Amino acid sequence: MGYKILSIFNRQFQKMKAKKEKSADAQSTIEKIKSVARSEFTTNGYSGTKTRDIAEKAGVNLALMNYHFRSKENLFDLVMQESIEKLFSFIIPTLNDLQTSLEEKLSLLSEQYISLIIREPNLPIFVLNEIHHNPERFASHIKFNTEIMGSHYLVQLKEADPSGEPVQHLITYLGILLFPFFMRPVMTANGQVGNNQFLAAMLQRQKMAPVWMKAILGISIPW
Amino acid sequence: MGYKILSIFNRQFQKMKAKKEKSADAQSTIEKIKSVARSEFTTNGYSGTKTRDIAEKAGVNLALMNYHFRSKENLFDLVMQESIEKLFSFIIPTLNDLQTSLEEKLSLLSEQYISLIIREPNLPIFVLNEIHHNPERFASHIKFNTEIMGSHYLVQLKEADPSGEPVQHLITYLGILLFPFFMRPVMTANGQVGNNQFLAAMLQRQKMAPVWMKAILGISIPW
DNA sequence: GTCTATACAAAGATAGAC
DNA sequence: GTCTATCTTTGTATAGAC
Repeated sequence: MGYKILSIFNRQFQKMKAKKEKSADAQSTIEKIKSVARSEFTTNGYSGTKTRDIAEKAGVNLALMNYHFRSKENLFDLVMQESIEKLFSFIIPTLNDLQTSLEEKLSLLSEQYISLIIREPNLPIFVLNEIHHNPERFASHIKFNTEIMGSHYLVQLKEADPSGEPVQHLITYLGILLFPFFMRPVMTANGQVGNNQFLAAMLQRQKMAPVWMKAILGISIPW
Repeated sequence: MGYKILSIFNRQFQKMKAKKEKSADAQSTIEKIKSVARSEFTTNGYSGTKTRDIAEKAGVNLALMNYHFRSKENLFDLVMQESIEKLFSFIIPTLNDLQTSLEEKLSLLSEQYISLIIREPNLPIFVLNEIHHNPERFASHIKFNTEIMGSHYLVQLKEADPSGEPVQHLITYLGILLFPFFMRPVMTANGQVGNNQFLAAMLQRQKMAPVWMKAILGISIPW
């Protein structure tokens, strides 16, 4: 009998607690899961990550993850979504800034990109995996057509090299900035190139990339 | 009783068959599995591929696969190993040919690489996954130190741009050639860029890449 | 609305007969 | 070497407490 009363008390308490901390608690639980998930996914890859591990390390019940996120794949996509956002969308303002010259844009892109990826080295490869894993979702998220294909940057590339194809130059420059990070494991794995050495090279590249790109564009027009 | 006799007969028959076709059978079975596995893995990815599907399509028993290859992961690695070989080792003779000039090497690399990847579009992304998944295995396989870092190509890059870092140029050129294929799903997913359009762009790139690279190197020395 | 315990199904790995 | 049967792991779904 006392049990029932306790139960009612408890329920009242829970309600109060819920009302007060509802969003905060839910937030922290979900965020905790997402945080652990990101770490696990980026360390072990999709198939190398076990939902039970995520649940355990996040200190939540396994089924709770399936309550909040519908499936492992869904959780993965959600987490990677933010990485994609980081890797691509953050440059869009730079691309469309009408105030800066092409030369300034090249420098800005180099600085922003390489700094970002030095901070988060796993970003490129995992975004690539996600692109490969779910191209449609990726395409629907980033407005490649309008925000990039129609960017001020592209117009400026066309101006700089009217006989060339601006999209080619766009891809080339992204390759110059991003590709070394794809090759990083190849170079560092055998101990030939150390981590510090690699980072130093990337900082050097950060300075050289705009110069190289201008050389490519400069085939037609001198700077 | 008759069962036992049949069984003995059967065993004798199996032995004869085994003696006659042993190696040929084993070979063809293993190769068949690897062939199907490659197709499945490159189409559906690692986690999207089921061992039961591979076994079924190869016409072999599921457990037999685990007898020949120790695990799904092991099979994947074995298959991808050959792709890695294709993607990296095949350029090593070109890099170390003492007869060709740097300019010729740039053209050869562009032709060979882009042709190869047009034939096998999934190669770069899957090799990249494998690199990321198992860097040590990759590193032990390809002699990055001697065959690439010590290649004639690198010496020639240093000659062309003495003030620059030849390894940087090596990476840059690989990026120019390979990176577009990483971005392919991004560009084709939303229908903005068609497959034929992409291929046309890659053929254009095949011609332009050496020119661009010479522009980069030409900052110091005119051609 | 949030969480726990539990059941279930799919898929990878293994033991042992032949 | 090959196959059958079985075990284990792991992702997913459900019932029900609070």
